[in-house]
Amino acid sequence: MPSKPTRDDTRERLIQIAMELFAFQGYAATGLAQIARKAKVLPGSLYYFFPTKEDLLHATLQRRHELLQPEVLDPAWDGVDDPIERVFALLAGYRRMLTLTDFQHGCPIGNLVIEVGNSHPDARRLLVRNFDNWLDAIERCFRDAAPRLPPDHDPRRLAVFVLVTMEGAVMVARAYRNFEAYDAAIIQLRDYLERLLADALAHPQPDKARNAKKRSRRA
Amino acid sequence: MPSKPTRDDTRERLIQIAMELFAFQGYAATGLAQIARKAKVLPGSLYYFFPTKEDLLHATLQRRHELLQPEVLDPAWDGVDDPIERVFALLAGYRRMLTLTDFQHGCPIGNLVIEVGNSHPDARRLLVRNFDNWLDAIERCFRDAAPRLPPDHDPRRLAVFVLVTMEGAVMVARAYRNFEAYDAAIIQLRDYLERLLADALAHPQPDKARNAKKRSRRA
DNA sequence: GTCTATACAACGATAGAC
DNA sequence: GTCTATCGTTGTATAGAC
Repeated sequence: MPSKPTRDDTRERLIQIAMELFAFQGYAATGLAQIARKAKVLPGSLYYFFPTKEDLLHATLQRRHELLQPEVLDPAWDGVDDPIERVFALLAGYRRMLTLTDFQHGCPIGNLVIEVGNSHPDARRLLVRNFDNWLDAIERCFRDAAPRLPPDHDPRRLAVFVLVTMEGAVMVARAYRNFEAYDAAIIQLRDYLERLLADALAHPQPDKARNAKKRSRRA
Repeated sequence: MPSKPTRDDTRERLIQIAMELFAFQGYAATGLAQIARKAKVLPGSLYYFFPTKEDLLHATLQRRHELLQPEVLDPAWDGVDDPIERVFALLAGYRRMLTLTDFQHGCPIGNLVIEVGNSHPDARRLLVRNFDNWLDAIERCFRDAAPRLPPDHDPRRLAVFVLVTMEGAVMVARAYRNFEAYDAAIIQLRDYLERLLADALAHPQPDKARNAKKRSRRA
């Protein structure tokens, strides 16, 4: 009967608001007073949960990490089973985000890498963890599609290429405030992957996976 | 005999220092007092040349635009004539910049797109002009290499893809503070372009450019 | 846990003497 | 063109009552 304060608590609200404002305005440009006001918390109370602004930053990055699967990957991949199509479904998700925010939100992780990566070492490590998490998911896609790809293509390296393309495409799209660059990049990336798929189809590998025992096959 | 104040003047020093600090620390995190101190100018004098901080930002972006050719393209392309290799020579230039600054400088344009793109419309337009200038140079490379590429590949779209790859690769490299992601992205980009070159070589186009008059060739 | 009140520094910007 | 002095605001962070 005591306590049990509904859990939808002040702390949660602060993290939520901070995530939005850091993504929208940047870290330095967002004041703690503004966060407190929007969260309907008075500035003094903010320091009860987060002694420093950096503590709050860390909390938002931890939260971003937890939310990747349920709020980014799951919605993007709903109804999409093909692993290669999942890659492009995720890229379409970021395009949709740009539309919904009129190019005002970028990738929250990439934004902060640039803004605080130099000056906040702990935050940088958390940002890396977020990238790793993202890369793991895309690497799995390419691993699942491995039989359809040329054998010398490392799934991790392909995943990195997709991350790089996404981050670059989001940035350039925001600069121009239109989708020309974003769509151009995705067209080229798709063209590349389709060429890899076609190449693997034209030169099928002697699937060493199935009968790995009889590996002595010379001439 | 009067005036002629050596031209290596205060204003130049301010722009130079501001360019460095905006690139290194970001726009919001750089104070005018800090700029003045480093340039050995007193804060009051700064406002003689640049009434507002934003005016100084605009001046640095204008300067970046002017410096692309002499300070970025020319050094990267020294001794490199092949247009495709020029693309990779430029990407190697950004890699070198990351090495020299221990991953602390990114692309000055990309950084500012993210930091001030939303809130400073005039600066955003200048940033776009910088991107356009960069894209023009790379587009020319692909245009020069057009006979060696498949005919359905727009040079501008390829240039955009290179810009996107560069910006994303620089960002991700800075997050990890190593070159794994950067090199992975460049390997994939090179693989893609080599596949395009090989494809064009395998399927030579019936060069319609040379004899454009006899275009009625059915069955 | 939440509130009021406030300390203290740094910010962008200005006025005016020289 | 350069300097001194300073305004008003906002920033992060604290102290302490409730």
